[in-house]
Amino acid sequence: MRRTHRCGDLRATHVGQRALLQGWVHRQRDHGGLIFIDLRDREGIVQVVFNPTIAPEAHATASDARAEYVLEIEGTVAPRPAGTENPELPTGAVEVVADRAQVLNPSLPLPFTVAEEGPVDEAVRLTYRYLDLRRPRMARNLVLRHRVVKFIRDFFDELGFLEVETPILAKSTPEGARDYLVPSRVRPGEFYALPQAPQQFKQLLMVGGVDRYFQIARCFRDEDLRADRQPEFTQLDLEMSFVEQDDVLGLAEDLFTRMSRALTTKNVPTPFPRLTYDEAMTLYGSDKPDLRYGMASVELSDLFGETEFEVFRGVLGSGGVIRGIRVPGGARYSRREIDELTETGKTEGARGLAWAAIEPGELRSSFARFLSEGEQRAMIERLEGREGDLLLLVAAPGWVPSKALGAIRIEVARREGLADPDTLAYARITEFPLLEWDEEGRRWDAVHHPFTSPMDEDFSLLESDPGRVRAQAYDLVCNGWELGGGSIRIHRRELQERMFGLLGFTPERAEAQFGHMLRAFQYGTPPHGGMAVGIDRVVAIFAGESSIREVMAFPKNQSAADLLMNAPSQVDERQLRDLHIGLELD
RNA sequence: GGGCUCGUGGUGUAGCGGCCUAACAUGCGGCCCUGUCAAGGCCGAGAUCGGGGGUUCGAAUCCCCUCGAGCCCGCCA
Repeated sequence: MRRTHRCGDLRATHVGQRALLQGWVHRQRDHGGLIFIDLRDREGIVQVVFNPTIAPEAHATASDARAEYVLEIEGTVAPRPAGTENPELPTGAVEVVADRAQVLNPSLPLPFTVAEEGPVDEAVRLTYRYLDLRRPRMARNLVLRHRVVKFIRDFFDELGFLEVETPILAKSTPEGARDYLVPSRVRPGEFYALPQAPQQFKQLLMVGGVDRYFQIARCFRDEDLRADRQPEFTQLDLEMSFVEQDDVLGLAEDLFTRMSRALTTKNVPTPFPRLTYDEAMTLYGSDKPDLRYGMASVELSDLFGETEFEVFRGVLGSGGVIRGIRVPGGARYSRREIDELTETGKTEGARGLAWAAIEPGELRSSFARFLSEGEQRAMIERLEGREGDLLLLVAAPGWVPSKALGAIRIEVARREGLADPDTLAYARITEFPLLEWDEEGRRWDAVHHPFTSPMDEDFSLLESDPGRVRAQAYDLVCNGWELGGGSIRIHRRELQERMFGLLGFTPERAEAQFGHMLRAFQYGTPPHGGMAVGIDRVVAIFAGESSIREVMAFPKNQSAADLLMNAPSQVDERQLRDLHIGLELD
């Protein structure tokens, strides 16, 4: 190591010391005589001065230097002349007066500026990711990500958890997300699958007596990408023996409270609100509500039992419901803006949107003229409407009013900037349904996964009314993102077989696919449960980023391509032969 | 598979039927300049307006197709 100091570390205390620095040319300012170069390394930036009368050779080298050249310079740390200090820079009290300089490696002109933050097309950033990583945003996010992972490892280590690695070459399970398949030279015609999650392995670790397990685990899913979804991503995976739901949720709350406060300056309301799935869906139309703002929807059906308004009467007559929300200050919305909100509601199945703007002395409304005065008053009172507010109502079957108003709620919050970026609004969502009906496949599907235990009090419904069975499953949400979820698992063979039966597995298929689990449960499997949390999403929320790509060093673009390496790519005929694979492309 | 938005010098934007022989900033090259820190000044190079077809006397601008990017729906046990 030739470096004596890091550029960003130099302070007034170093004045008088000799320094040998290596780093990148952040910026070069050539005054003809004096040349200033801001030399940058990971720790920061320091100004280096080249004086032609002191060191003509070094000055000549500095004169040729361009952005992102890698330089080695040697000189003396000096206080800056009075009046030229730069308070913007941590190193701004000092500068290095260079007497020697050497170009370690020049740089071509850049495809985009490293020294400035400005927006750059993401495809260009990803193609030159190594340059993008030098910019402050990515450099900062990588540091934050490291701290999150470090915090998690320390946290669980202190509690006696063991980090255990599980296989990346695992077994394909046709349920759930599509697998990435891996062929094998030595096993013609057979395939491994990359794990969608270490789910079965961690349960088997509990059977193996590990008791408390965690892992920073890479997971793979061959599904379409989103801002918060990549084909490979990282989970905090954890599992505990002899625990109940509250033990897991309590641990998660403790981890996230402490980690958020240690690594961010954001507000973290505690304790985390706890909503059942049913409550979240009813109030916010979502199982991952953003609780940084209000505007929960309110049940109004009972106010319109006698109404003359045909639309409401029709919906109520066929068993539908009427719900509403209050948009504070929304009375100033134009017809056009309200029409746009109506469109938002339609994406969730609402046929229309009934609206009423509370203006001084009158109700400007799409439907109030069909209501009695009593109905108008009751509606305003129930929604706590005040002058200047806009009341929005949806009448429709089932979840539609909640979901439509939930979508409108998010849209209004976006327009009004209601979501405080400096708050982390965590919540626990519990009592998820165990099963959901798959209309296409004409069968019941596991909402979480087939190893999830039903709630004790719903056992009797398993065969009689499967759709009403609640699971011991839970999610951790934050600011409208699903951060993670988990469940208490089934640990007895009989119940697991019953679950497979409900999911339409023949005993033969259950044996072929999950026989190892069923067998393991016959050898003293402890009760156990756990959860998995998306690390990429946690870091993104902490960093204030809206895409997890911003917190991954080398992410893929929306069409699942790695633009830097150019993956995926075609392979040699020879490789395919070794793997006993023939291609059939259409 | 579908919906929406966007493709203009290296980068970021403007222009949205004729004033475009395409503007601005930054970057790039040259010259000048000894206290700047987004250094400054002067000069210069750099774009067949993603690609193809069409409408029109005339297209960066309007229409169709296509390719690419982003966001969303489906999908994500």
